[in-house]
Amino acid sequence: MRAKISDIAKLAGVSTASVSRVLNHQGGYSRQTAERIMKIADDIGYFKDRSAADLASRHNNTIGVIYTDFETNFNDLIIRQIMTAAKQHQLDVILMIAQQNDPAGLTKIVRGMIERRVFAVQFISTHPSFQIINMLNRANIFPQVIGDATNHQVSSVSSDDTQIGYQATRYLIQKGRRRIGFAGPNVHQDYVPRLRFAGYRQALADSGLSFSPDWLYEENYSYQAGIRAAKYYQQQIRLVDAVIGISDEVSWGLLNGFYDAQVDVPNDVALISIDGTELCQQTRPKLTSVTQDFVTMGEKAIDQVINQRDQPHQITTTTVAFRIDPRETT
Amino acid sequence: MRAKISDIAKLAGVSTASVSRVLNHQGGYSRQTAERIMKIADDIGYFKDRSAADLASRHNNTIGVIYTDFETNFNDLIIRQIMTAAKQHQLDVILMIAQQNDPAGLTKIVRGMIERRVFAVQFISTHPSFQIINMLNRANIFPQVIGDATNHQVSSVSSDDTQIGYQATRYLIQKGRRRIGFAGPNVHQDYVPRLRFAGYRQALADSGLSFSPDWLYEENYSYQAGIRAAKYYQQQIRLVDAVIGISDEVSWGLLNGFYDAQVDVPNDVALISIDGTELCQQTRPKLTSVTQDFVTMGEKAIDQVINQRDQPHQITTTTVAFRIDPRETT
DNA sequence: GTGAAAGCGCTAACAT
DNA sequence: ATGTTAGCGCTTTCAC
Repeated sequence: MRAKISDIAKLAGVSTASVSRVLNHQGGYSRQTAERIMKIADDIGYFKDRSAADLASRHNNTIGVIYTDFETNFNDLIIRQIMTAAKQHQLDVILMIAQQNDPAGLTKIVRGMIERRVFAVQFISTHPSFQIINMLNRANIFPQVIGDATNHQVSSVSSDDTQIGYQATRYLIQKGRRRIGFAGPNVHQDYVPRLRFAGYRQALADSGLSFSPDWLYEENYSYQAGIRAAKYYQQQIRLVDAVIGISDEVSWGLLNGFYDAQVDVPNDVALISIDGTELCQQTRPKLTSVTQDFVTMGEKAIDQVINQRDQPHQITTTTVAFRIDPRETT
Repeated sequence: MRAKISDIAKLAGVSTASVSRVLNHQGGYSRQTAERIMKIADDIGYFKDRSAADLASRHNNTIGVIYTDFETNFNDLIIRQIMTAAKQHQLDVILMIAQQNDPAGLTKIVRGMIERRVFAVQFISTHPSFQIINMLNRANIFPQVIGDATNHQVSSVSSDDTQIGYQATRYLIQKGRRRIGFAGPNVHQDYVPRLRFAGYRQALADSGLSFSPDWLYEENYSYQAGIRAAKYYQQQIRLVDAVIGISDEVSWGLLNGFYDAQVDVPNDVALISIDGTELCQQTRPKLTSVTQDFVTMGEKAIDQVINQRDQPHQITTTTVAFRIDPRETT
């Protein structure tokens, strides 16, 4: 059997209450008993049973973080920051990975988090359904979406995606490009692509450029989608003189796809990527990007979680600034 | 207050025991009560409290997985497989991320896992100290290292790293290369690099080639290390005619570093990478690699964990086969 | 098929 | 500064 506080109490000749107090550094005991208890705990290899502790104290300062093992790779940046910030605030984090396109799986993961009585769950590049958000709300757990806006009622931390689309396009136009492609997921189905696409259309319109439907390549966020997009753009000579890749992965695919087809980037076609992770500096030529500030997102996300703690939950939308980093593909 | 089984019991006019039975699908109740209870549970938004359940049943089928947010990127592959296999075996997984070079942090994470009473903890590309392994053993929790051999007494699942070094070198020699560089971390300090380097030396010796110390570039597993390694190899004209990169990231850095210095890969210098993740097909030219089978590693890791469950723990070493994938850099 | 009751290991009043 | 005691929400014998 594993050691428990009653074992320590017996050995130290004190009550379990005292043991609990010193083990939790709650004060109200003498230095001597404290030391004695600590030593015994150490000697017998005692470890608190968190189930028991959580149950008895009926609170729990852990948050749940769920991310999707996605084609994009900025998750790490956000998660790392969340872990760091959480540590500073003495929060425990439990992490889960959801599979893409597996709503049942996501529901199960969320159930697990509810059963573990976390007080908030953060979704990173994951699309929780309305039902899931509802489930969390009913369970009085704060739901939050990070790095990915949605159209339903949840707190979120993300960039202004319409502006991202707008500024990326504007940048290309200023560079003298006129036939600007847009490669990514379906722009009617998914929310973020829709926003970015709307910004793109607006920028085109504001510059008096008319949009041509064959500039749009719709698939998903992946490298392979980029490869195929490049192939697509090549079928028609001079179809586009620039392309916006919806993620670094797509842009990388575009870059390699064009390279394989011996299209000169940026002379024949300019490229701008959305995300701006390290990857952009690791391609040749290096990718110009709209760079999102994922570190700040992680930080703000924890701030939001802390602020609503022990309060009636409110829906808050935090927007984080982005910038454009010119590199070698424009 | 949150709903609990006693609430359901009251509403259904049964005892909490019955509620517990149906909620856990344990059988021994009529179809009717079952349905009634399920419905009520659903209606009032009941969620089990796992702390209470675990405490009462005094067992727990969750395993802990700890990975380090490393320069290398094969973690995802292993973790994904672990999650999949765990799901099949009805195991719960809790994931934690350790920071590099933060032993205190790792200890804390492991403590957390012990407190949560997981029955096994898996370390992926993480170096648990002897103390940590000991702590787990004393707590009767099965420790396991994946994708990374160590010299101390722990169960592990990994490739045969000496053979990896040997075969990579041999392959290059067969391609007619004679002055073969080796770029990675310190080959005396870290265990895996040491093994691979030993294999490399052996292959050289077996072919009657004598090793030159300036063929060795020691830093770490990162892309930047690769960049600097390429710079280093360039300082002396024709120092090497091939390089082994200890990870895909290092190799990518080497490739780009050589590209930036206008060294022709593979004509001037051939390159072989160790790991063989998707990255190798995403560079131009594509990287030849020693490809490790991370999926199988994840699978075997779970097998190991299952096999020792509820048994006296034994130290098992599982070796997973690798292969060489010739691509464009050799 | 169902219920009563005894804990699981801990925390937190409330005493002293 | 320390002890007593009553739970926390569930599972699990053991009755019936």
